Amino acid sequence: MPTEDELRAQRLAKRARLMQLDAGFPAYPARVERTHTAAAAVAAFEASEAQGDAVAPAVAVAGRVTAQRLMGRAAFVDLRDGSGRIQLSLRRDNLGESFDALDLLDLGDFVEAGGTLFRTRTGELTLAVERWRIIAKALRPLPEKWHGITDTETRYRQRYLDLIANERAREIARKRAAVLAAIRDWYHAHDYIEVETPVLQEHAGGAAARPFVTHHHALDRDLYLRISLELHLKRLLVGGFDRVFELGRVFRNEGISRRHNPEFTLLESYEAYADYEDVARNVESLVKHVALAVTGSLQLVHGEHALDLAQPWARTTYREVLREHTGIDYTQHADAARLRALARERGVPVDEHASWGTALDALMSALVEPKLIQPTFIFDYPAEFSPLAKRKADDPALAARFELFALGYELANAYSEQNDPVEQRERMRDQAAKQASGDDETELADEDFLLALEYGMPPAGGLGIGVERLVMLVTGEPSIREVVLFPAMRERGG
RNA sequence: GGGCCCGUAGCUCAGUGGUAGAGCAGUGGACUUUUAAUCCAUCGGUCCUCGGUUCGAAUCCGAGCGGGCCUACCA
Repeated sequence: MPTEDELRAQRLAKRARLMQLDAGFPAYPARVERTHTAAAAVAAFEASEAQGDAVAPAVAVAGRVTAQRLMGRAAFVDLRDGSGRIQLSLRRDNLGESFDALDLLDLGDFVEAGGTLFRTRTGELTLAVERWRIIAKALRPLPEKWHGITDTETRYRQRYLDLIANERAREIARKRAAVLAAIRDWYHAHDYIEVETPVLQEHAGGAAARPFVTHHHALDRDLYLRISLELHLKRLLVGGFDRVFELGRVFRNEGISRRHNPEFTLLESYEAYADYEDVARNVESLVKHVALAVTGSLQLVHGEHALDLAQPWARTTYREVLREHTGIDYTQHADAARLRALARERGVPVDEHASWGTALDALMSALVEPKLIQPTFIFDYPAEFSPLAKRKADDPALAARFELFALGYELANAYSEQNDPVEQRERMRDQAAKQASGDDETELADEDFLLALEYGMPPAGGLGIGVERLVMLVTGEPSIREVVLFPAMRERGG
């Protein structure tokens, strides 16, 4: 009866009755006698039909019951497995007593059924069941068959229900898997090797973000969850690998939003003897490859925006794009207070202690980035906030760095890697000094990394891409929580 | 952190001051080609929580919890 507890009690009673049947109905058998998936069964029938076989092939399928239509001494049951749906036809005159076990069947149960296929009057390919059994009893009712499940919170907290009820959820999960596969294809085709580096680290470096802290009991010391992959991958360049990439989960102890999950998958790659211009060509090739592999097209629809990846991607510079959208030439304003004032004049709130770089970043984030819908490279960032990048030879105030934007957000970040151990140490010290003065998101000196650099690292171009954002790009989903199967949620309270 | 919106049956939703409802699912019955099966009957509620206003609160007010969107933060 209809409270949740009563529904569950009914099903528990059916489970118990199932256990007591001696006609071969264990409620949870370990072994299933399946010969075909739903899709394979259909294919087998159609092949046999095409050959003009007189007798349809015998098949055994297994899956979850998603609908049942009971008509006295006959019944139709819809079964769904990973390959699709197939209809079962059960009749009392064929099945005898085992037909009566339908009394113990509920929507959501898993069933195994063997028999031969035929076409119904309406033409639907259907399995005429000769034997069947319940192979996993469900104790709770499935979401409603017609409207499915729409409550956002339930969809995220109980993603399995979302996947059962909503084809779109299944499609996004498959596309995410396809993105990862396409990324690996591209890198393997370009002679990169895939590596794995530590998640638990003594220093969380390679990015400016607040890390999660954890504790190692045997060593009795705190460790950090990584915030990027960078510093370990560069050690591998020192070690002699010319092309490496990693698809790794990183963790940033920051806010949760439509575009930020505390843990996310980062793609980073490093190529020795390349610079950031080479990386720009590669990232364009990579993203096009992924889009084509996953969607079959370079034209992506995103709400009211149509993205055209086939057109040559726009290229600009940090100085130019900022001037274009704000009228500010930052090279004319070396003073942090002056920049903060200019930002406020344009309605961009900045903290009164914001550094020069932070104020510039606020301007970019508020007035420039949201306008960059089509894929756009921004080259040559101020060296000030690019401590791991090489400076440009012809202008040491600039870093040999670009970021790639699309749909108003950062998709990729790349630079010619700093490989001068002396300069790198100085840059890290500068950052440490900033942290001492209150900025808690800076690059700390990592002596173990600097030691590696002193053994010599080849010139290299490095790249980082937020995989979720790439998945959002190719699926058209505006929220990161739709492309992460189990997004971070608050503890359920109330 | 700020603003707006949402929370009613297992699911999808109505109900906006006067006896808590519908469809699906469930239960009982009819039905041997249905496919959102159909028909008859029926069970089912902490109306998110706590407090307040009122003769009377799902409804109005306040606080809290959870969620969504926007915003802020975020290499």
